[in-house]
Amino acid sequence: MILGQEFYFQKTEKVAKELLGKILYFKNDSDKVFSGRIVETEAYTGIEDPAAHSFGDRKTERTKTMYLEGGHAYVYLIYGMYNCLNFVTRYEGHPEAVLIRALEPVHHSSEKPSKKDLHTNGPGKLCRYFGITRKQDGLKLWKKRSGLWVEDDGFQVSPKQIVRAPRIGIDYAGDAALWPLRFYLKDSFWVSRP
DNA sequence: AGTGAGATGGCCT
DNA sequence: GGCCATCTCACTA
Repeated sequence: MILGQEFYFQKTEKVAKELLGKILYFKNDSDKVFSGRIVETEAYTGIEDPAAHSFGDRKTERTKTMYLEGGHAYVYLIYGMYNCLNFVTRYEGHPEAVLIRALEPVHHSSEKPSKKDLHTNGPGKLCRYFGITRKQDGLKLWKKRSGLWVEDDGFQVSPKQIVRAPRIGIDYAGDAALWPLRFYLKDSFWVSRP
C-alpha cells in the first residue's frame, strides 16, 4: 500500500521512526524503477532545530520546499556534488523534514550482503545510485504518478529493532548535535555506519 | 582502527 | 568568503 499524505502530517520524529521498514520507489525518466527498504532516517524538527536548514524560520529559495505541507520531497545539493533526499512533514508553514539516510536493496534481502551492493548506505550515495537530484525537489510522495513514493509491504518492525542515536554530520549545531533524532534498524548491514 | 584531506558548487551573511 | 544533513582514498599503526 502506498503511504497517503496524512502519514507525513504526523510528528516528525514519529514519521522518521515509522518510515523504517517501508519501501522507497523511484521511477526515472527512462521508466526504470529503483527501490529499497528504508533502514535509517533522521528527523529535522524545524525552526527551533539548529541543525535544520529552516532553523530560525529561514525561508529562502532553497528551503521553501520545507514550508510546503507534509508529503513533498525536499532534495538539496550538499558539498557541491551530492544530493540528499528528505520527506517534508507536518503542515504548511511548519518546515520540518526527515532525511533518508540508508536503504536495504530489496532484491538482495535474502542474499548474502556483499561489498559491491553497498550503493545505498548513505544519503548521498543512495541519491547518486537512484539518480535522484534537485529535479525531484517538490514531488508529491503520496502520488505514484510523481515517480517517487513510499509503500508499506507489511514488513513488521518491532520497537526492539529500532535504535535512536544522535544525528550525523552536524557538529556545528551545538547541543542539537546530541539530540537523538537518528533512527535505524539494529544490526542492519545496510545502515550508513555501525 | 582512526585520522585527514580533497573534490566541488550552491547557499547565506 | 566561509561553510556545508558527504564520500573516497590515502595515509598511519
